[in-house]
Amino acid sequence: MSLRHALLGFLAEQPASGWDLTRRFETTLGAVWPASHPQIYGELRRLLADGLIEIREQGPRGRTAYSVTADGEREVKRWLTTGDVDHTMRLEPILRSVFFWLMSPDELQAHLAKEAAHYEGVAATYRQLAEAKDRGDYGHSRQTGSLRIAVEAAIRINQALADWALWAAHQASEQPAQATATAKAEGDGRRQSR
Amino acid sequence: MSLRHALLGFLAEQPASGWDLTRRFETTLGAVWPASHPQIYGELRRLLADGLIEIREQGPRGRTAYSVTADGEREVKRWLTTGDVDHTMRLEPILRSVFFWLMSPDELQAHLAKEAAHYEGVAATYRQLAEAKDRGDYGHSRQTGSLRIAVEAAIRINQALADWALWAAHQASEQPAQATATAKAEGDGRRQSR
DNA sequence: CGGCATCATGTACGTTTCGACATGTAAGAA
DNA sequence: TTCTTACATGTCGAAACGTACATGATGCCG
Repeated sequence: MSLRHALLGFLAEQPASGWDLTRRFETTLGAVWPASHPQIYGELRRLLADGLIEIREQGPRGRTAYSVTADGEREVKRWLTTGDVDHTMRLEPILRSVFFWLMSPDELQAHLAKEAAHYEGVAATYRQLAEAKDRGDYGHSRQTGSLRIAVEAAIRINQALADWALWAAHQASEQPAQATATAKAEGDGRRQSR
Repeated sequence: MSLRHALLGFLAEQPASGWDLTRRFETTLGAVWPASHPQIYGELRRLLADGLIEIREQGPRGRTAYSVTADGEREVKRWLTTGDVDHTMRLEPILRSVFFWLMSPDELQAHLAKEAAHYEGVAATYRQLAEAKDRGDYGHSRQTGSLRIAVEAAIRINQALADWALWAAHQASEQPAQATATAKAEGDGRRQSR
């Protein structure tokens, strides 16, 4: 039920239409919780039926902006404070790494280089956003402060994965993928995290 | 279709039953790609029908162990090398952080402390596993090497999130947030001296 | 030998999520 | 005026996923 509460949270900040919310998920939020527009419109209908949001304003092309009701705001807060946190992670790139032994050394190195570049790029993008926020480009409201914290998480996770990909490439190059499991010299698995 | 390929990858390593695979996901793999047993058994049936795996051995209580066929192995490798990497992330704890401004300072600090402890604990668990692997407790096969890389990712991500939670707690304590969303139209308390 | 934990596989149902398809409006450019 | 782009909302169906329910076999401990 995370999407439901995410929508309530956004609407608690300011009124918005399904379109607005879709954009919001596409841009900043897609990084941590993707949502497509059919899902959003569907959930808005349900929230409206449950009385957690209400129609605030009708615009030009059938645009319908919603805002949270008192019940709605109570519900988000309940979720934030009482609700169980879902720590589930589903990261395909890491799942793949379990099967790296099925790839040739060349393929693996190429793959890891691409992965590192990808994560580095994403991290850089969020880093820029963070800098803009820190300069005050988006004001200093509490909402902006929270968003800044979320952006920091995105930076750190993507940077961690970029570093990991580089570490893995190094690791794989040191341990030449030879089929037979003859004991290799022990100097290889140096640890190094924070 | 990640589960499908994950199963193929495991079976490429050694024959296993639905039960074995379920355990494997529960223990090491659940951290990066959860899978419940109904899903696994269903997928195994489909893989068998598609000729990507075959029955290798029938055991005691209806136990059925499978192994990959030549087609199956070709398919995993195709996936690993040609298939697009899915970088989707869906992290509820970070989604929540966008709405931290709806929580009272006390609630937020309590929440972040719990989060930090959680991630620190998970990271510690995987760190132990990594150390055991580095000591050679699981041999030095290529499969183990790949698993070691996956474990490293788990360590780094969880550590990154633990550090992030602590950073966020510090950040939030410096920028004291007022409990309820009462005041709205104002220039907001400016950024603090640090 | 009786009870219990573990092994082992499945069905049924409901929810979440995505991709494809469908439709129409308004604004601005050419 | 026409064309294009952005705005705006929806339906439909399939796939993926999780929870609860259901069943039975085997090994071991006391």
